[in-house]
Amino acid sequence: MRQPEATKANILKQSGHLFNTQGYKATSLSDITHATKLTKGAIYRHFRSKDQLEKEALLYLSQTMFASIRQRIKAESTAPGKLRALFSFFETHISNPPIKGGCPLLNVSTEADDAHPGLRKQAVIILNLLRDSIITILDNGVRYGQLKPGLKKAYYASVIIALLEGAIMMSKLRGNNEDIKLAAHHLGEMLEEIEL
Amino acid sequence: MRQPEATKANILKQSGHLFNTQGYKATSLSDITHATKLTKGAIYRHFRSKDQLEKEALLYLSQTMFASIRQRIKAESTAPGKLRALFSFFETHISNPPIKGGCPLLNVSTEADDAHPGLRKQAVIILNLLRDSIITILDNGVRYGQLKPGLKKAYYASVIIALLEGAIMMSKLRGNNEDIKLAAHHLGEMLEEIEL
DNA sequence: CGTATTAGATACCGATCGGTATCTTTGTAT
DNA sequence: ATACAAAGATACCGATCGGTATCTAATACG
Repeated sequence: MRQPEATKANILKQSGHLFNTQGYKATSLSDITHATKLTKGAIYRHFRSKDQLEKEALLYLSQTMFASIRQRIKAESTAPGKLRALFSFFETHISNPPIKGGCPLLNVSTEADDAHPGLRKQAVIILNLLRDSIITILDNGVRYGQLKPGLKKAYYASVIIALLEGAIMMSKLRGNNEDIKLAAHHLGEMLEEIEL
Repeated sequence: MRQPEATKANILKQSGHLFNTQGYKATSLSDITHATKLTKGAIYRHFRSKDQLEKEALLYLSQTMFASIRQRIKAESTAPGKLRALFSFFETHISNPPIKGGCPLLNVSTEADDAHPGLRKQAVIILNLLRDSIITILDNGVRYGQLKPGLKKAYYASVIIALLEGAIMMSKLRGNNEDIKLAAHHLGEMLEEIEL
């Protein structure tokens, strides 16, 4: 009962969780072999190097994250509703994350410096994707008369992401939901100011 | 011309910069010997283990950071002035950081998980220190009639830190000052709402 | 001066790192 | 049934990891 595609998917899932909790460089191949109950030979059949595995695992993490966000957002029909769903997603994110270790964007951002150009490049792509989807929501909100016309979309998108990510960092560090709740509350008030 | 104290200080400085840019676990002892132009024997004379060096280096980084912040804040006499100085400090922080690699709190926070309890504990201490100093500023602002009485200090402190740290993450990742500028602008507007 | 102390250098340790060559096993097509 | 291709296991590689025992050299003190 060999299923190479399922094996590869499992390697991505397990190593993704390890990378997201322990860090990319700090996670060794033997960590991954233990988690997947495979051997090095099996892993190197599916990925040409650890660097490549890191990249693909980050892609898996971000896609899982986005899928989870999209699911929550699609349930809402208006822009303010979608934004509130996004805030509440991050609010419950700490105690109930779709992937262990929390936001992969936040986790990879500090590690992906000049020494890890590939990872950094991909982290920027993820950030821009998140940014663009928020801008799209804002844009539609303006278009359908739910949000004030002429609002600075890039500005609000940047503030929303920064506040959520920073609050996740604080809440994770302090081990409670307090900071992320306060952040979500602040964003809720901010949203009211631009709502029609 | 042997100066063991200066040597130890230099080890902390050099290794601190390496930890802050490359990560703690990702920085090896040989990285540190190259940077300090010392040998392993010399380093292990001053620090009993790499873990201990990591802790002391993080302490050095946070102290350097706080000293730099305090210097900017002390120049202002009112609470709003001090807060604006804090915002502008973080705004110039990206292109002109007091220590390479940016905010040590942000950098250590993602790495300091359950596998690194000592580092995490210290990161929490740093976060609380920053939080407390902002709360003190807010408190004095209320006391001296510069800020609205009865404002939720813990709330504003949390939002300020989260937004700044999140924006630093974004700006560092994207390689420009845009996000941190927008964050500082938002905090400026927020400040106006609670100013008297 | 001589001597004790200590900063720092040298040389080594076992363990683990990422990676690879090779072998065995499994599924599939003929 | 048999041959072939691919999945995965085994065993190894040199390099590097954190750490230590030991040696040398510089300073402080008598």
